[in-house]
Amino acid sequence: MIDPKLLRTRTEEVKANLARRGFEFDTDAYLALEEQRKALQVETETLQGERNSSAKRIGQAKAKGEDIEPLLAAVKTLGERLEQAEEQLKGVQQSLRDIELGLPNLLAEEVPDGSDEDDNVELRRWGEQPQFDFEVKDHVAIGADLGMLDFDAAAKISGSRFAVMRGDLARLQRALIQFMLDVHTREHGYEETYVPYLVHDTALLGTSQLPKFEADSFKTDADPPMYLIPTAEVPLTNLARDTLFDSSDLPLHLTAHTPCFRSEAGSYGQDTRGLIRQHQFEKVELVQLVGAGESAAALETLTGHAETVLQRLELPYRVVRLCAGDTGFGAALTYDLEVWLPGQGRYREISSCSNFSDFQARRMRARVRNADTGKPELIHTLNGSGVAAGRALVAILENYQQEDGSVRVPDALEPWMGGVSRIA
RNA sequence: GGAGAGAUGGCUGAGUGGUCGAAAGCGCUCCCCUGCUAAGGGAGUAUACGUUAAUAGCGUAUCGAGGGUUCGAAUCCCUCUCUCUCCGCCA
Repeated sequence: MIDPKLLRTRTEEVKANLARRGFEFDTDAYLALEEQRKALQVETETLQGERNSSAKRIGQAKAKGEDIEPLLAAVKTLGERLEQAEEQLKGVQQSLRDIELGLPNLLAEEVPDGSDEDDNVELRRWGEQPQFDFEVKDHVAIGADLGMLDFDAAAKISGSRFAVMRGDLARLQRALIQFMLDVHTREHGYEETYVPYLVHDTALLGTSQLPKFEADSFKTDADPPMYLIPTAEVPLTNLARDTLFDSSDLPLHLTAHTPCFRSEAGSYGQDTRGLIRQHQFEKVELVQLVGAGESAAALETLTGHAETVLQRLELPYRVVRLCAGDTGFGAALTYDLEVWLPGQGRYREISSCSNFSDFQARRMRARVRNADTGKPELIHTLNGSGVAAGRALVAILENYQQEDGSVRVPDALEPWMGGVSRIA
């Protein structure tokens, strides 16, 4: 959520900022509601005040043994009027909240203009794109030829957008996950965390997947409904929900490996081939909870942590700064890491690192006591993939493919591959 | 699944209808005392919203969540969520 005070006082600035995303903020409707709210709130609180003071008077009169009948008569109609005002106020507040929850985060200054991924700005490249003196295959063909990647089998069990992996390929994914967790915990100082994969709607509301993007997630019919997590960001970030941290508790650096479940509503026809866009995939997530002044720097280091993974795996990649139109709902600023995929001849997203500023913290009521003022203030939250295991697997298959159809295992994964240096 | 107990401020924990935003302790902040350390004395110390030039006043809300009774609810009633104890069941 955007700071309601900011929304109220600098409505036009907010509108202009959100317009950069292509989001149209109906300020007329908002301001009209806001005006109603103010009037109703003043009225309601005045009536409440009257009720409180007369109740107090009745109590005092009773204690002195005086006749309270006239006092009771005086407040007779008060309750009814109050009830009416409260009800109206509640309705208006609910409408306002619906509007506020539907507003995306304010973009950071450095977010470039643009409407889609073509307008993202490349910041840097790392690594050499491998040269092949044979015809390269994409990961689907490589995996199928190895007999280790089977989409037909998965379709039989669960339909499209699922995969079955076997043998050393399945092991390679596990090795990737272990490798990434170890890098982040041992070298980058993240705490390894195990979290639930099923969460309540309040958790998704906190990280802003709800209420706008319900269609993107898998919802169970449990009562109350449970949702399969679309990313470990949800349980990890929600650890801070309703928490008042001591300033010495922060920053918190958390990492977890989890499966991620996405219904991919509205992506029909996109990336239907292969592992790129699945209903279920594995990911190692990085989450940082920091003080308000530290999130900008934290985003740089967090992105660097994700980059380290690709560098160790010797996978060529580039870093792009997402443009206004491509930046996600809750993010103020996002860097994507895009890995080189020889099978597609282009860079594809493998990690997305975002600064959410206080947007999620406000929804979650995640606060820290300011060391100087002693006052609670909202924390800032950040997260990034460190990195998506399924897509890393794709990148390894395609970048490390050999002419004979085998795939060399990156040196960095050796400790977790049990002596297997080539998948054949 | 069955029976019972509980949920109060940063923390622990009193409080069964009116003067309770809430005792006390801990923690924290400031001051005093003390030649270090330890101890001691005093004062202060919730959040959000509204009003406002104001982080000054004043008002309103908040004692797990939602509803109800009442002139008045932390306190009584109902529903739900969570925690703990015991029993059963299953690993």
